[in-house]
Amino acid sequence: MVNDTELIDNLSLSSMDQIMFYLAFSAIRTGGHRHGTFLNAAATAAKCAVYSTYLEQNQSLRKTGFLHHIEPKRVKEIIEEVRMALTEGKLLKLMGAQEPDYLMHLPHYWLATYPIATEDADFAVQGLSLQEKRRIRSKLQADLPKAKVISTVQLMEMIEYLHERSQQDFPDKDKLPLSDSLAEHIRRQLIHSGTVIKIDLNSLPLPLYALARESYAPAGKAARTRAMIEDTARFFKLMRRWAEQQPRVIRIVEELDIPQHRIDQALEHLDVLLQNWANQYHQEGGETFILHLCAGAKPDE
Amino acid sequence: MVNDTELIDNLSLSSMDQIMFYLAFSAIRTGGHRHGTFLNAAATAAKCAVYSTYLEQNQSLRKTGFLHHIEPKRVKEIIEEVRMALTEGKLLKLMGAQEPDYLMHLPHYWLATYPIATEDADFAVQGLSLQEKRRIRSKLQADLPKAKVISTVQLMEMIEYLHERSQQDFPDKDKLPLSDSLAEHIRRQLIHSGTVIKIDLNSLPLPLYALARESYAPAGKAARTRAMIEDTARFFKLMRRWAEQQPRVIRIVEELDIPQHRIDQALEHLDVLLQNWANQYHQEGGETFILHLCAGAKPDE
DNA sequence: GCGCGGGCCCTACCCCTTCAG
DNA sequence: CTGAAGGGGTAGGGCCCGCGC
Repeated sequence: MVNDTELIDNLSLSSMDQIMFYLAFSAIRTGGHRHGTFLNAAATAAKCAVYSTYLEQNQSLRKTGFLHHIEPKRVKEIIEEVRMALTEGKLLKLMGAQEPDYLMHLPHYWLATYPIATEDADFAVQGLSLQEKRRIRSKLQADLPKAKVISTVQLMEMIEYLHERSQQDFPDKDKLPLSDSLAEHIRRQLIHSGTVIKIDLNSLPLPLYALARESYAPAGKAARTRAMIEDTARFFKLMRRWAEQQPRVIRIVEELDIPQHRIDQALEHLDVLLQNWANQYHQEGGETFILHLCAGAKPDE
Repeated sequence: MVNDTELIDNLSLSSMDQIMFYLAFSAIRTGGHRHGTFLNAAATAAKCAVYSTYLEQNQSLRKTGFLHHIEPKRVKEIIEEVRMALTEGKLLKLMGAQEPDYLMHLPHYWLATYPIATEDADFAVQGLSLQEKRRIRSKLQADLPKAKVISTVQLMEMIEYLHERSQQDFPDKDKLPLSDSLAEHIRRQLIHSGTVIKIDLNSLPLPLYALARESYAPAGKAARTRAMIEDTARFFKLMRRWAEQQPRVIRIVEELDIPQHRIDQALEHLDVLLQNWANQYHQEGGETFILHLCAGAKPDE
């Protein structure tokens, strides 16, 4: 088992399950969402599907329950929860973005709270000897963001603040409290993602921390991951309209064998073709169309 | 709130949540999967993401637990479950297809068990008067599949059989027993989907049933829904490779305004362009490429 | 039909201690 | 010290079945 795709392929999943898997891997592994957050988001989506059926069934709790195999009692709670979200702006448990807020916002908050003003004021920690400072600086790359090295306590305070902030819109009963285990999870995820560097010094009881990047994910990777999710969401949405036979939605699938030496040429040509097509028909003020295309070697299924 | 899309739009979801919603609506509302089945499938996908991290973290339960905010104890159970699926072929709880087996297979099973041999032998139920038969026939369309009208008991027996069959590959402890409420759910879903017609007669204590279609979903709709899910899964998979910067994967997004009177022309032209492109580079024996495209009026977001 | 009562069990959460390397 | 393995707990929710209206 070398990578994610192999695991997914080995299980010979249906297309529906595949989409679910790609989504889970993107959210949990790439994005750093908590396991529980993903499950909650799935439950919320299902709740809204139930709500939609409820409206369709003349607001009959029982009929809705039968259709989806849920107890009317439970349907009632679900309907109430979704209704509150739609009419009173109460929040549903969703993922909200590629990454959780508390991970995403840390670099900016760190830079704002502990900026390096002058060259040699690069530590927010008191009582370090000159030798210790030198050893730490030698461990760190030169091109790190201009944020001070901080203590474990300072890092934990920031995590605490950012977590509270991400929970502030929820009523008290729905707030996820920042337990020790949750704080520890956030700290580890920050280190694992490469956002934060942990510095161990034998002479100190607790490690120190340095900020490694100005954003949670590496800049290029984050952009591509975001594009992947956004494109897929819009593609899915367009395909739903196509499946409903709505007019003026076009779906094209082409499968072809391309000789090795012509592959690059073919793909470049494709790009040019579509640009020309867009230029040819584009005219300010017309109806705005969006086109999504992805092509590559066919995954063996 | 007129349709599903409006509900989804009203909640101003992130792209990730949108994908989850489209998936939930397709599985639960369109496909007829049980609410619990969808939640299980989501949990299974998350478990596999956890398993993948576990391998990456040198099989450390603890580190995996920290990264995803799960107890090591629970990680251990998850790892064991996925490992059993990969090495011993034990089944994971997945959706498995667009529709649940017990819904999908009913028309074929009905036709095989209660076929109409001769014109007037169209009832599998004893003791109906000629007048009753005439009234029932007048309620039914002429072009129904050649399957007999059956009793409630006979329908329930078929549901029981098909459900057992769909569960046979699970060990006894994992089998979902056919409870009264589950059987009732299946019966309702069959009627709601238009697969089965319920016939009420005042003179009879229990309703009778007729088969309405030769497949669970209307033929055309089923094909388009399947294509939607399959295309989206492959699009997602290709985009994942694009996001990882794998070579020879191309992603194109075009946004343009098309004047009303040129829209049909533009879309037809697009189709021709891509066919010509495929013909131009196709050569038997080359590397097999797949291209997915969808275009339509831009959804206002 | 409908609403309300009971129940079981899994699992996401929290925390603790003990023992081995 | 860290990691594995065991213990404790609460709350929510997916399931089942009743009864009375």
